[in-house]
Amino acid sequence: MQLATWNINSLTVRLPQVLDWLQTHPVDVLALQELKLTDEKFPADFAVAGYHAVCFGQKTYNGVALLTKEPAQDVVRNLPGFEDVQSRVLTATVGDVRVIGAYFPNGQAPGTDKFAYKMHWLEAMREWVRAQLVLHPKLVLMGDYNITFDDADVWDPVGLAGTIHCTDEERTHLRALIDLGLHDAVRLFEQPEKNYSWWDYRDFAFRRNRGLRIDHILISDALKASATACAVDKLPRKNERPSDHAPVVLTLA
DNA sequence: ATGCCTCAGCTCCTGAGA
Repeated sequence: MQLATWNINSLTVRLPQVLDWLQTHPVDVLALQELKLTDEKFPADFAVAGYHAVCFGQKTYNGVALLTKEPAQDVVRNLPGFEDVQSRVLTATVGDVRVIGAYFPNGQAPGTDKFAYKMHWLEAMREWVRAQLVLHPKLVLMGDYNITFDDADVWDPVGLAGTIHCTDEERTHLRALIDLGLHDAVRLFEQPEKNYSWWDYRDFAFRRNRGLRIDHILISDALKASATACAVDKLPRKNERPSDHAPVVLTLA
């Protein structure tokens, strides 16, 4: 079984690239973030490509989807108990795996309202994952986390110290998710040096590999032994009109 | 540099992303 996550920064613009990518990477589950469209505008093309789709869209901002080869079961939108007008989370069962696809808040900058929202959202996500793990030991939490684990995830850890994605507060929340019994799947396997998943559109950041690793796949204890590979696929970032994020792919035996 | 690039929309500028 293969699962992947990809922030595609507008499904309208990136649809052909997603379809192309699925042809060469026929994963069982693809979690998409930042669709930037409403459910009514979600394209039918994925059905033609052999995928079931669950969309939780939003106009202009956010919006997430789960593309699955098998129909997704027991779908939950957003974080129960956490009132939110923003569409950021889809949870569903695919086969015997509980999958959570999420677009974590950006947070803008420490001290802002958006940062405070991010902190509250992270707390709600932690409680949701804690509760889901009790019911579903085989769990995958993947998406655009907008948080780096540590300096190894940052192209300029000195210059970016304490800035958004790199603050102690965000990283404490990320470690709290790990402490629920999850594992950073990418780090279970040997990786290239300076292994990032996002690069700014500006300043030729991708060419210079000035990036951040902020897209993650976390897997539960019960899945750890079956994980055989996990890596960032940088190739789509070389497309003509790329998303600023690259997909991350997990393989389970 | 409150900049750089990209996307959506109250579209030719602004807000947001990260």
